[in-house]
Amino acid sequence: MTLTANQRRQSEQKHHNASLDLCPARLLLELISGKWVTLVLLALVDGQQRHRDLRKKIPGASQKMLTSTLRSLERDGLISRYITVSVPVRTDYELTPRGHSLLQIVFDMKEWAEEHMSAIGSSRVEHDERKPTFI
Amino acid sequence: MTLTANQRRQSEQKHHNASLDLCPARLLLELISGKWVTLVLLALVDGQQRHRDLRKKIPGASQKMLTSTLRSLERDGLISRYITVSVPVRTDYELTPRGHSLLQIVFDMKEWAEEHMSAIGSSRVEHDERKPTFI
DNA sequence: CTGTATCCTCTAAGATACTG
DNA sequence: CAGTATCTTAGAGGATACAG
Repeated sequence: MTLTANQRRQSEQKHHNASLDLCPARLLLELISGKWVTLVLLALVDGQQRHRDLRKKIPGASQKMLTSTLRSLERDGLISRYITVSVPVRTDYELTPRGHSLLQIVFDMKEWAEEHMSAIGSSRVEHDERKPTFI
Repeated sequence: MTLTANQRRQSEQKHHNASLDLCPARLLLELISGKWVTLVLLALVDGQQRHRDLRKKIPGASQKMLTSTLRSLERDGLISRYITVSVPVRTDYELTPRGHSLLQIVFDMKEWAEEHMSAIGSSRVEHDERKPTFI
């Protein structure tokens, strides 16, 4: 039995999606687009920070999100975690060299964003006004 | 009645999240991290493309996702859409100057990714092996 | 050929409560 | 202080069918 055009297209899609999942740039996007990732990296730019200091510097993040972001950055070798076993416990986080180099990309994005995002905002408004939603 | 520490923290969180939503860099991340955004921009780097050509160049994207990605890029003024009213209809898409300038950021990310993502991959494997999942 | 309308699934992010 | 364990929810992404 032969495949229909639709079946062929879908098997093709899956094949290409599989290779897409291995694309380094795609992986970077997934890594960096976590809601708190860039803020954590930025908070560490001036050196070691304790967990509670990060909470203060990034007030929007819940404790759970902060911890899970830190875990995944540590897993990726972008930050290091130092635990001091005392009562109460103390943990410090620090950027690795790799983390620092990623930060450069973040700054480039920040710069582009600050230069262009307001125009994009206007563009959105204008676009939405041309096709208003009638109620 | 006074607020509990928890209530205070939450209202603070909301306040900071609100300002976070206006941060240009955050907006850029949200814009660019759509699954097909960079691929569409890249596909247009050599000039105008018809809808069906984009489908061929980006086989992983379903028709719906391709169209909705194109719409949001158009809304942001990153691409232009030209419609030729004939039977059948023909539409061409093209990068705007702003789209081109964003592409430069994409290339920077691509370069960093190709340089570092494989090391990050190893880092992940190593990290996961230190804390294996017992079944 | 190009585009829209539904319906469905999966997961990132958040709320809450608990522990060493 | 630092971290973990559940439960819930909103929305991105996808499958499918249809239309100008």
